[in-house]
Amino acid sequence: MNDVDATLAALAEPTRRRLVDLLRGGPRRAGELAAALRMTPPATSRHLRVLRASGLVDVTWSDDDARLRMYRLRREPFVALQAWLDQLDAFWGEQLGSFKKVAEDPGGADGGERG
Amino acid sequence: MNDVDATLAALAEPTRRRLVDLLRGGPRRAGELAAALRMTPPATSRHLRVLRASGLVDVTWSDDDARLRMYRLRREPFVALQAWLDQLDAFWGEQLGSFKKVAEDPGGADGGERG
DNA sequence: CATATCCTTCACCCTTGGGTTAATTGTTGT
DNA sequence: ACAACAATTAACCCAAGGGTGAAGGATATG
Repeated sequence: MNDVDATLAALAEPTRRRLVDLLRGGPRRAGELAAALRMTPPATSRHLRVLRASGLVDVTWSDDDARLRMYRLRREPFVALQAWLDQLDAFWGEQLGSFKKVAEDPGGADGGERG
Repeated sequence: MNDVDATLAALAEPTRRRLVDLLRGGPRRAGELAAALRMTPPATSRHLRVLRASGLVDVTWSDDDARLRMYRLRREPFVALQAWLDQLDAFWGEQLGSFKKVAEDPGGADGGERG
């Protein structure tokens, strides 16, 4: 359907989510990422390929050394994911009441009825 | 592996995401969900099991007929996922400028360029 | 009690996908 | 040109996971 599916599929892998968290520190080289993950370059490259295919990261070549590839986060898919979550928030707004940000009021969760 | 990992893993499957979208219409019976998905009951049940294990849905028994199981969305994991996305927003806020909640200001939604 | 209904669990098959090592491409430096 | 380096791609192995049909548990109905 939309790219939210691809985003979620890409983020499903713990390793890829770790890559995203690493890239929160700024653009990083592929080798740096592999070292940080304690993972072999091929395995890392495969994950980065998935992240790139789903639009989560972007890659450029270093001006200094064209062998090095700099990966960095793209913002668009995360915004799309937020939009999807906002729709769910709207659903709960209808179901439960008038408040919208429930994170600030954790007491309103539903309880088990028959367990 | 925190709950965000479990949430993303559960939502990675397109079928399960479709289930979540179906449940946005309100609580539904397992049989209804299977019919809506055009999927066999066992397959649907497995997906619902995953969604339940990751805390995305909750299940209760119908008062009228205890054979029927009513599934409905839980809010907590989605809030946690939003929190994780908010952290990423903070990252872009540092990278790009002073704004923090970009989702609320769609005018500047796409700041990235393909390169 | 016997039967039908609703849903889940089980046993099985098969595809998907991650991880490794080895080979390949492209780039830098001597 | 040659060697060293960075990263990707290829070939292979293996575990994880979804789909199906059959069986099981629980509840309603007669």
